[in-house]
Amino acid sequence: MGILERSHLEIIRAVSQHGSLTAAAEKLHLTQSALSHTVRKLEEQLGLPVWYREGRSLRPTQAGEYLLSVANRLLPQLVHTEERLKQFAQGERGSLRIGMECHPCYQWLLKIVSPYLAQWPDVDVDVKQKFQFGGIGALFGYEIDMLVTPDPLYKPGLTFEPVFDYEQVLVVGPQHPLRGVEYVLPKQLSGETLITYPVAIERLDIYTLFLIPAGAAPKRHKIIETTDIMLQMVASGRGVAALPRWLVEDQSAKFDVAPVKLGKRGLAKQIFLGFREVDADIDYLRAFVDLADTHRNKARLFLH
Amino acid sequence: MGILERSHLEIIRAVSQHGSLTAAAEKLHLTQSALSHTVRKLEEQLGLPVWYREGRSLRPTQAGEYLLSVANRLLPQLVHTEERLKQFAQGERGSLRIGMECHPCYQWLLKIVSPYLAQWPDVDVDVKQKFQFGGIGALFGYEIDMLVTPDPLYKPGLTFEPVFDYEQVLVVGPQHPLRGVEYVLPKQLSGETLITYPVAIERLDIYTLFLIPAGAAPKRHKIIETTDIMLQMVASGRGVAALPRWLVEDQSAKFDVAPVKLGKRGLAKQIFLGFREVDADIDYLRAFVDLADTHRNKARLFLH
DNA sequence: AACCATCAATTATTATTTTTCATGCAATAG
DNA sequence: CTATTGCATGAAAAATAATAATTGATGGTT
Repeated sequence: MGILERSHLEIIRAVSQHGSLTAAAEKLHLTQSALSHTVRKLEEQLGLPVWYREGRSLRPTQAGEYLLSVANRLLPQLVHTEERLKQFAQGERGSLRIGMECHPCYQWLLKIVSPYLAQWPDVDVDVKQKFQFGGIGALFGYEIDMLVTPDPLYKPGLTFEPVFDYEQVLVVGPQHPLRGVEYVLPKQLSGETLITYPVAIERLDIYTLFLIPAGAAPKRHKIIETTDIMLQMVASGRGVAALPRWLVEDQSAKFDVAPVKLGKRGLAKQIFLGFREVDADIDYLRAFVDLADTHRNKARLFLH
Repeated sequence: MGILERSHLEIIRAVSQHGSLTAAAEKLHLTQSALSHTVRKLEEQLGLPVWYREGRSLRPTQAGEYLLSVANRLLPQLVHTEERLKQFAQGERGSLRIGMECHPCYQWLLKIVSPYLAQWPDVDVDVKQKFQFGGIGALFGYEIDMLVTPDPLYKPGLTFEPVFDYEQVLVVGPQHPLRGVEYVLPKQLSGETLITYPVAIERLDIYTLFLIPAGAAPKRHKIIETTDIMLQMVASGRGVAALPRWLVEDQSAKFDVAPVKLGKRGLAKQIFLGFREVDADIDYLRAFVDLADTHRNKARLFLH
């Protein structure tokens, strides 16, 4: 019936990765001849070439590029299926692939993961950050099993549960004129350098919920990858940043920075844990959500 | 290396579909013996049973259920890949699988599809309605290539473009007391029977944007599948419905129904066309969006 | 209780597919 | 010009998969 076998996808991927049939053959533990045969047969059956033969090298045709994208999408899913079944057979529970869509949540996640690993010794936790389609796409595409995000999305097939409430605050350095004020208004940032993580402006709450509604903007916008460096920059007076209050207070021993409320009533935010509904009855997955929820309630006791 | 082959997924699916190895073998053009062999080998390699043998029948184990879900997800993608390549080889362009998330849009879609088919004779158009995960999940999962929906979703990996503006109105029959009034207020529906398509209340604009904000509700709620029957019911005084104005006006020759504005300012809605960003440069896909956009502008001329 | 039909598992055999080996040929580098 | 590298090919060998023919087990029917 079907033409495309797993091995074909495997070959297409290996050739693209190693550039030649010979090299790909080595990786696949086959001879070059065997590959050449299968490739010819595949192209014959498909009725079109997958590679242009240019001299002694191969360049993918349009069909080849397409097949490569299919291979890169499907093969990892097969591998993951096998891994999950292997773990199942060995009495282990499985693996939990967590995707992060929110930079500062990383610190929070660590606090959940360590008790979780203790409770579920047979579950591997794997934290990922880069996805082909962004967060929910990764969920739908089975690249991850759980998503940590500030933007929930109530759509059929996915469930989101709030697991963490926090206040987003402005972080300022020791000499900063705003240090110690009760709160800051959008226009007071128009002379400032704002430091953020490298994500689109639509995903930065300080823009969407604070500056843009008031028609304000900072003087400059600097991009920093990591929280530590960001705090260092702020501490040395190079700019201001927007981070969760708990994170700022956590780090205030290490860096000389202080939180300032954003607006008169502060900027309330929530973090959500999203997962596929079909997975809702996987016990070790459910347990992660529950554990996060427990922490949420604990945190609440401190709040008021 | 890998254990799971396409054929295994094919077998798992066929057995689940036909209930027995023998029946599955027939469908797969194999003998029962051949299947029994492969099945035993697969279970051996995985290290766990895929089916419980209960007397002479097979019942999937937990692992079997899981494999079945993987099969149902991956096999259609392989089939579609092959189809696309086949069409490619024959000089055809490909196929456009359109998912509909909005019942009354069907009529609109027909108006776009016929000129499209004329412009792109080598493209097959396939309209689907049922998805494993709902609309965007189907996009992410490559079940469809294009989604017609009233709820756009600006997420990395997906693009949504508005293609159709319309006004949602209440539809009433010939003897109805509301017929001819300038507009209707939410509370005026509290004695009515409301007829809707069979979708969740959260997806019905008349609830989310009209009744619920005002704390109102209809006396009864009836569910009808098709637009024609719905209009027939309304025309015979069995209830009222909420539909796009253009659709009501289109059908007013066929059914004795009239539109009534919802609220003082009317209920403005938009329909969006969503697709994967990675597909943005597929010409025949782009062309569909452009064509829909042309119709939008044409429609606008009539509006004011 | 005997009989029949259905189904999965075995076993031995046959058929098919895949891989290898031994080459040839073309392109490239030195 | 020669050595090298890489892909293609045909025939033989090896590995894999499918089949046919049975067996044993399980229900349902009379």
